[in-house]
Amino acid sequence: MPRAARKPRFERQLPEQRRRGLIDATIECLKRYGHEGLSIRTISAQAGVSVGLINHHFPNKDELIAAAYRQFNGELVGGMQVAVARAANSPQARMRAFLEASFSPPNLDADTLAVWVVFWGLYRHSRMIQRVQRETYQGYVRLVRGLLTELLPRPPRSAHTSRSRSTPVELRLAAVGLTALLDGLWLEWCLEPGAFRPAEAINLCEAWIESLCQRVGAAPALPGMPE
Amino acid sequence: MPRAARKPRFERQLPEQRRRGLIDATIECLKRYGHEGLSIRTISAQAGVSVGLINHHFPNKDELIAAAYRQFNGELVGGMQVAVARAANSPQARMRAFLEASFSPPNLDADTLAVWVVFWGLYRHSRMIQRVQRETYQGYVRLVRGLLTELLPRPPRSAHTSRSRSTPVELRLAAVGLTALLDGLWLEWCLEPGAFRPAEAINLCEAWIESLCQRVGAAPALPGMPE
DNA sequence: TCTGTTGCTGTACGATCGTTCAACAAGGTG
DNA sequence: CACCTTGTTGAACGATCGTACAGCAACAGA
Repeated sequence: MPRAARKPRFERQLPEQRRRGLIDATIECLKRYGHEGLSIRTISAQAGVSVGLINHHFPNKDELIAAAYRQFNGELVGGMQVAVARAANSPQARMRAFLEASFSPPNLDADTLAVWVVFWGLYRHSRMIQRVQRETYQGYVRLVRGLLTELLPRPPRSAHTSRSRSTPVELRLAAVGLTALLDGLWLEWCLEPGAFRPAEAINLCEAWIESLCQRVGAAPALPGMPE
Repeated sequence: MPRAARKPRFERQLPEQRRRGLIDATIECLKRYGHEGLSIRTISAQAGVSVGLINHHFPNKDELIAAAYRQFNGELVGGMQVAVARAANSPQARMRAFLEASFSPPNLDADTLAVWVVFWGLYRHSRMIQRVQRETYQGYVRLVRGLLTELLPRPPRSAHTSRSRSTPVELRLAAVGLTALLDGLWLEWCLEPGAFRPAEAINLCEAWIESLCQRVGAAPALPGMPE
């Protein structure tokens, strides 16, 4: 028998590479089949390996899912940070870059949003997902908060006693509102992609931010309390 | 043997009542166990019936889930409509009632949002869920759009050529943005209930609406806002 | 009290789930 | 070349899944 024709039945890989491949397959299955794609056999078939290999690299299925969620979140947040870092060095340009990155691929992608929703569905009943969420989401929150901090003007110096201490509180609300608007637009676009165009979403967010600037600048109070 | 002590092993119910009970049990299981609660045995145990009964009243599991989604959406949308109808007869008061209903139970409830997220996760890969979504969500969209229509002032008469036709477009975007803000705040509050208070969410939404009013025509502002 | 309808039970079945593990083999090392 | 380490396979296990169905029994009407 010709020994040159023999081909290895499989290829050994370094654990790090194989883990990465399994995580990628997990996310791909999630995109294709939703929550039902999260089975060992579906994932291993997608990765082109046998069923037993997953438990060789991950203690159990939940850990694989958590690792997938970590990578998924990390790459998206990382992409946003890169987009912002590449922007021109002005607060407006940086915010604009952030919004444009938010509403263009890979962020504004039906697959991406579908994956995200499945993870959200797991959130409440999985300690592991909660932990990953806490670890990765704070990078995103810091990014948004930083963009808003440099964008919103300082309150007038005349208000320097109790008013000045109210600003960080209002900044918190501003960040809450902006991320809510972003998340909500993502969701809406996912459920009905024809309802609006990405550019319109950007305009909505910029209108929100502009009204914030007007409030902070003109009167040093955000919609917290009517005085 | 004492015939008076004999107790029926089960109680027959009208199909309509039994179906309702099974649907309620389905939603309760979703609240308690998330996506994993959607099993025939879990639901039938919650409803206090045998495993076979579900397939007696529903052709299959997916139809039961779709029915549960229909009732779940219908009750929430109906509650909102009632809250708006009960409000004082001014656009501002009606919108205020809508927002207050949005950010108080049973809408702003961690269980409610958790159930919603699971349904969202099923959306992409279930024709039935998509159909129910289309049927029930349009009532909600009509409600929001109606509230905005009566709230936003007509554009100034001076602009009567191409400007006048741009108004419905802006109304569409206004509704998109408002529902996005609502959905996003729901989601954020669900993921981290301590991040903000419901009253703050209402204020954020009212700030959004007010800035819309200013854009469309510099006219009536909501009460409680610095001009 | 008897009878018919039918809501309801509960076992059974095949499919699929996550996980285990003994055996295999790829590829570096001597 | 033989050897060893270990990444990898794939059968097997018990549990659980959705569904089917034959029979039981509740309850109304005669």
